[in-house]
Amino acid sequence: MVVVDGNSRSGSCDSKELREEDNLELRRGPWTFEEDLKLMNYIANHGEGRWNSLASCAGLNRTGKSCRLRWLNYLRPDVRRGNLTLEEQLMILELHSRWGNRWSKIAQHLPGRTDNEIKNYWRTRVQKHAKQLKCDVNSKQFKDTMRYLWMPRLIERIQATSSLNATASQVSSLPYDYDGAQMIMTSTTNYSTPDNSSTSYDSFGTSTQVSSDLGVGEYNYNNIPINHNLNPDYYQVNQVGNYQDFSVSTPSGYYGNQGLDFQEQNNTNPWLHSGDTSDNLWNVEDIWFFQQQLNGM
DNA sequence: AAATGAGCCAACCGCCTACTA
DNA sequence: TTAGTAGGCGGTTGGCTCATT
Repeated sequence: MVVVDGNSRSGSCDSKELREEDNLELRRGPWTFEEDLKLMNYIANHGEGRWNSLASCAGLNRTGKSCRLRWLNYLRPDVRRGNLTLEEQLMILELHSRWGNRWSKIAQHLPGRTDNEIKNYWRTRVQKHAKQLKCDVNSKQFKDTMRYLWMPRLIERIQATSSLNATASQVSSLPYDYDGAQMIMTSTTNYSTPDNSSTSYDSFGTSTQVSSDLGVGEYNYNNIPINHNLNPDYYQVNQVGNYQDFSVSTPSGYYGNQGLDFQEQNNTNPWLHSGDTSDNLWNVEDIWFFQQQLNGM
């Protein structure tokens, strides 16, 4: 496959350069740090749009589509990463019940979240539970269970979490209250430590050791000079304000997985203390409810 | 310690729509 | 008006990580 830039409206980019680029094999697969840099720098100087010509002019041997996707889903400054908060999970359930798999439309209502991320969440978390129940995620009983059981429960938990504001001082001593930028630690972006491993923290303050090479073996952020224009940390810090503007005033970022995604809870989770093990989405009450739904068919 | 399987997510694919000449 | 192209969107897949055996 060869780059064919049929866009004759490419404007500012030198046409000879375009033709030379056309003869190169297109790169595919994971993006390298150098590619990210090129894309970010180009967009910083010229803005978004006209992705095919942008790819050529920026010296990226990628399709315009690939550049667009990388920018929108990863490099864009306002992209939020990390666990979805309770509010976000609730909103996804609500909006999906209304619009179905209209991921981009749903994403518009979740600032900083991408359609890809929401789609992945739905497929990995929500559909998993439908599968466990051996029912279709689009079936009436599953939807009813979501609507009349899970969503009210999520709302309860959001309200309960709000009350935890009172215990902010307690929370602030946890490891993810980092550098004055708390939401930063809801990110799963990995930053290397000198021993070439890295530590990330999930929404509950539990740490996980991960490889520093981002899994692609081509570059890692350990090599990045301290430059806030390039470091994803910078973006996360700047997102704090936006996020809080959007969300209800809860520290939910700290307990982001209590709704449908209970798998990484530890005993900082008040729901464990209240007798809700939550380790599995399905407790006796849920199964009973689900049975009622089935019987009502 | 090695093998295996499951979960997760970044990236690609293909279709559709909007736009431009 | 129409053909060609770019961009947007949803579905799918490949590969990495981690947990389990």
